[in-house]
Amino acid sequence: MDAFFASVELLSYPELRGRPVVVGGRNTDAPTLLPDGSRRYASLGAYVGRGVVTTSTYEARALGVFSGMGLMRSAKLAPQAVLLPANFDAYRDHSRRFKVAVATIAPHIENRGIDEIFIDLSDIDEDSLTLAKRIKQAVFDATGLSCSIGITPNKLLSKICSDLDKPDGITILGMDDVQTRIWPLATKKVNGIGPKAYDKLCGLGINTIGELAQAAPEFLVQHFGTSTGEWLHRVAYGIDERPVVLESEPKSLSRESTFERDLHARNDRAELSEIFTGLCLRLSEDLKRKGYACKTIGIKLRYADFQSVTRDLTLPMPVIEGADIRKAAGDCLKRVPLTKRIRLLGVRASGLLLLGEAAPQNTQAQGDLFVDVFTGTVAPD
DNA sequence: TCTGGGGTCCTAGGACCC
DNA sequence: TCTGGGGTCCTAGGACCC
Repeated sequence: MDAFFASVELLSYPELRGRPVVVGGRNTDAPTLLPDGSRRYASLGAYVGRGVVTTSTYEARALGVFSGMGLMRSAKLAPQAVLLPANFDAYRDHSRRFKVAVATIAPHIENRGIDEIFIDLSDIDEDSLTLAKRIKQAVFDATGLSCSIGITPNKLLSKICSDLDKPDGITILGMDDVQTRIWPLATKKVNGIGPKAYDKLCGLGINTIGELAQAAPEFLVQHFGTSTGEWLHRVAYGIDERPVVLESEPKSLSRESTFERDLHARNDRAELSEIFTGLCLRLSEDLKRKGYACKTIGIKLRYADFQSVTRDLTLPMPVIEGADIRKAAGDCLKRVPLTKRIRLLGVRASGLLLLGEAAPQNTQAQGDLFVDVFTGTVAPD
């Protein structure tokens, strides 16, 4: 989807079309309706506090304002931009609607988050351009939103291509086109080559995917290890055998919060404790709503200097209640240095068990009974 | 005035088991 | 009584993605 969150907002505020608009902020004011029927919007230039850009319109991107950028910094670049608060219920609703619309045409869909999907079109015997146009029309009819599509032999290339003609684009490409269309691109266009790997590649004199293709596989293995080195070589040639995965279970659920100001374990103990308990309770609600218990509870701290630490604890029995999560998370917290000021606290549940399948929580009791009854030594098998 | 919140995957060492 | 070779699970950190 193109500039998804911002585009959903523009459905509600069409008069903002063509203007730089940014979604984000921790306590951004929603637009207010004035007596004359017009609206007053928060301005990015007036923003004070922590927070990052969640999504920006293409007009804001033209001013240098991109997702993940600090709002205070983006306010300097585009003070005239309109700032809107995030409205996740609306985004989830439009996400569901665009996915349903695509499924009516091509049901083999892999979810890639709220605004992105892979679609396996192998079984659809239709010209790719016609098919892409049909999917885009269905998405627009269902949501009023535009998307960009890449149709290629695999997920690696489709991900790259969906980005080449944004917004509202269609890019169709075959393996024969890799040399001319993909090789000129920077290596960071590859999904999986992030800032660190990109910098390292540049340091080795490899800037484009074509240059990556020319590098000897042994050279890449030498600098990135066997697994990553061989992967880099393959992706440079557009090779990707991963299937489209239709369904998957979550591996973890988490809640975290960055504070308005950095807090100290001693001086702000009460406030921290309240936030900590709140995170545990919300995590418990998430588990219950989605129908999971968890075996492992973890915490995350980010200090004022942005260094992060994590601790986790695997419990003898699965838990789901807020009080149990709070107890385990508290035990984790005891193992963390608390001298520096803290800017973020998080709680995570992993080792998830679908509640229907989870061994009833008396597993341990059954084990004890077993020992009581069979008091002799149990021989190893 | 830096840097959100929700995730996945990978690596690597150590405990522990057979 | 100087100690191999598998395997799994747990923990911590980090890269990366949307």
